[in-house]
Parts: sequence; C-alpha cells; structure tokens
Amino acid sequence: MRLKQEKAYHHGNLRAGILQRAAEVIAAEGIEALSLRGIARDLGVSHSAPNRHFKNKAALLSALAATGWLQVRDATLNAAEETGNDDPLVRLNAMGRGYMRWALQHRSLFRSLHHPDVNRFATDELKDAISGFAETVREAVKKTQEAGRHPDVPLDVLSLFTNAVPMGATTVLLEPLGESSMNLSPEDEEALIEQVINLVVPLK
Amino acid sequence: MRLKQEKAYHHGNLRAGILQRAAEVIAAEGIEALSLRGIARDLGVSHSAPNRHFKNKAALLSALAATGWLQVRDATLNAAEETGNDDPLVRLNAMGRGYMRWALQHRSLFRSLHHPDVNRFATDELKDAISGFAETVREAVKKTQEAGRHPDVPLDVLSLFTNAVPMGATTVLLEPLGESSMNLSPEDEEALIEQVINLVVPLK
DNA sequence: TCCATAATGTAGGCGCTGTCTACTTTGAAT
DNA sequence: ATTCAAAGTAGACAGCGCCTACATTATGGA
Repeated sequence: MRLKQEKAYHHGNLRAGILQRAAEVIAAEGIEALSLRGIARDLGVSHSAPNRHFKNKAALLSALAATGWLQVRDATLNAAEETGNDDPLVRLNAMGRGYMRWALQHRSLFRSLHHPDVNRFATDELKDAISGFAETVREAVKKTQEAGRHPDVPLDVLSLFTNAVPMGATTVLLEPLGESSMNLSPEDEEALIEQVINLVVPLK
Repeated sequence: MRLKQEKAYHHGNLRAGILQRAAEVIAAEGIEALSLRGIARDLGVSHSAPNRHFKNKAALLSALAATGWLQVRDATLNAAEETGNDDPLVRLNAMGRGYMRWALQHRSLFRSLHHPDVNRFATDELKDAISGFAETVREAVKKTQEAGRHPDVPLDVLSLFTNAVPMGATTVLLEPLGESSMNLSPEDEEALIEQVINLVVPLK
C-alpha cells in the first residue's frame, strides 16, 4: 500500500473530491461557473473521469443540492436545539432564523437549491433530502398549531406559509436590488432576520 | 418598399422577434433549453445576427426578466383594481393572489426571474423593472400599515415579509416535491392561494 | 495465490455553444 | 447621388457535455 503517491492512477475518493471542489467553485464564482472539465482540471484528473461518478452534470448538481438541503435541515434543527427551550413557538422561530442565517451565509449554494437544472432531473437522493427538510418543518409547525397557532388552517397550508417566509425573504434579499446589495452589518442583518421571522412566528 | 418579401436581408424587428421566440422557448422547454443559435435558426437568420441586438446571452436574459417583472407588476395592479374596493387590506390581499396566480401560470418565466445568470449581469432596464415592482408593493403595504397593520414594524421589513410569502410559496410549490407535482385542480389551487395569502394579509 | 472481472481513469472525438472578427448588404440622412 | 452607420452574414475559436474505445488498478472467489 502506497501512502501519498504523487500520481496514483486512482484518485482514492474522486467522487467526494468532485463534490467538494464543486462546492468551492459555486461558493467562489457561482453555479454558472461550474464545469465538469474545469473540476477535473482542478483535481488533476482527465476530463472524462467525473463521468465515472456522475451520469451527467445534472446528477452532480442534484447530489450537491442534496447536501445543501441536509445542511439547511441541520441548521434549523441545531437552531431549535440551541434555544434550550421546549416552547414550540420559540423553537420554530429559532428555526426560521437559523434557516435565513444559513442561507445568507451560503448564498450561492442556497440559490443552487432552486436552480432549474437541479429541479428538472432530481435524483431520489435529492428528493429524499428535500422531503426530509419538509418533514422537519412540518413537524415543528404542527406542534405550534397544537399550541394554538392558527388552529383553523390546514397543516399543509400553514407549513407552506411558514416555509415560504425565510425562503422568499432570503431570495428577495439576494436579488440585484435586495437590501443586501448595500450590504448591511452583521448586527443589522441579524435584526432584520429577527423582525421578519417574528412576523411569521410571533413570540408570546 | 417591399411587402412580405420572402428573404429580406433585414428582418424588420429582429430584436422583438428574438425576445418573443425566447419567451416561447422558455415557456415550452425551460430556460436551460434556450440558446442564441437556436433562436437564430428558428427565426431564419444567421447564427450571429442576435449579437447585433444583445451584447451577450446574459443581456437577452436580463431583457426577458425585465418584461417578466413588468408582467408581475401589471398582474398585481390589475388584481387590486378588479376588487373595486379601496380598503388597503382587500387590495393588498388581491395583489398577493394575483402574484401567485401569474407565477403559477407562467412558471418557467417566473423561475427565470431568479436565475443566477440573470441576476449576475443585471442591466439598468432590469433594475428599473425590479425596483418598479418593489415600489408598487411598498406603496400598497404602506397603506395597509397606515390602516393599522403591524404599525410598529419598519416599512422595509413589512414589505419584505409581504413580498416573501407569494414568492416563497410559489417557489416551494414549483419544487420537485411541491404539491403541484401531483398537480391540483384549478379550484384547489385557487383555494390554496387564498388560504396562504390570508395568512400574510388577513382580511377584516 | 492466481486470475477473471468489475471499477476506475485516460485519450480522442463529436456536435453544440457563445463570442469574436472581417466582410456584405441595406436604409437613411446629407 | 454619396456617404455612413445599422443590420445581417460567414467563418473561426475555444470551451463545454457526453460518448466510445482503451488502459490500469483493485478485489474477491477458485
């Protein structure tokens, strides 16, 4: 077994390497700058090596989006946990803020989650990740409803509404004319997030 | 002057033709199927003719997005007008529903409004269209606030929140796992829209 | 331990794309 | 009528995704 060979024929874990490099490129230059051949160059493998691991470019984007959705779910779940509170409203409110914070910190990846190419050829892996997040939101929303929030509204509708606010607000903020063009300080950003989320999930 | 010449050297109004054909392609096959050369072929002009009218592909997308934002604005304004009511809440509620109805009816164009390539090279025309829509929302929201809706929240925040709901809800619905995958009947869709919007802009 | 076989990587080519440059045709203003 | 800019053409270039044929490596059963 050779450790640290300069030019090994096999990369070791090329699939993981591709995913990582792709995430870097997206974060740095945006998803439109992503190319399979470019990644292959960056990793020092032949231009067609990535095809062994991803059926096509859309499959790579799908895999990437899947990891993105997992991150969103983790970000929201962690935010809920960090409250140390078991009030459903407090927890859901924190989840919304966690969502927006994550999205604003990973703008390019967040945008990629809704990229046309991603959604047209969604793999099962991606569908699972999306429904995993949706389920997380749904459960948290359900608890707030049981605690008296909008008891007369269908759960699906309330979930959609609750989910729409952080996602829509972030998207609008990231638009060419969003408030974040004149990028605001971390404190102002956090204040903005708090005020917006308080409108969807009011506390007390 | 020659009327209806078979092969005229000049197209007449190629720029408009390109925009129209591009809109058709997007509606039928999605934005990822759009190519300058393809449009040129469809219109029977040389592959480089479009370059005389659009600096690059991003410029075409920007122009297209600009028309999209104008349509959104018109859809919301018309919806407000059709109420025949001057209650700010009634009007804003109608605007939200008009937004969602338009977006769901023009899904591909709606998605294009947030396409990465569009937002990275936004032309002034596009910026004007976006800010025109934003201003429309802002004014309508302001009136509801003056009528007592969330009087203690900054107008910017309330506008962002109000805008985020139809945009976020529609985007979520258009996702691979959105409720619209199992596409619901027009009545159910309208009912869903109404319920969601009523959560942002409650009536009475 | 050998070796068949699958997994992984390479090399080259195909057709497509966006964009550039040089040239041609046309319309309109002087 | 002449000039000149606008509009369209033709060809080239590099980059892309993807395909096929081939080379190398890893691995598990005999």
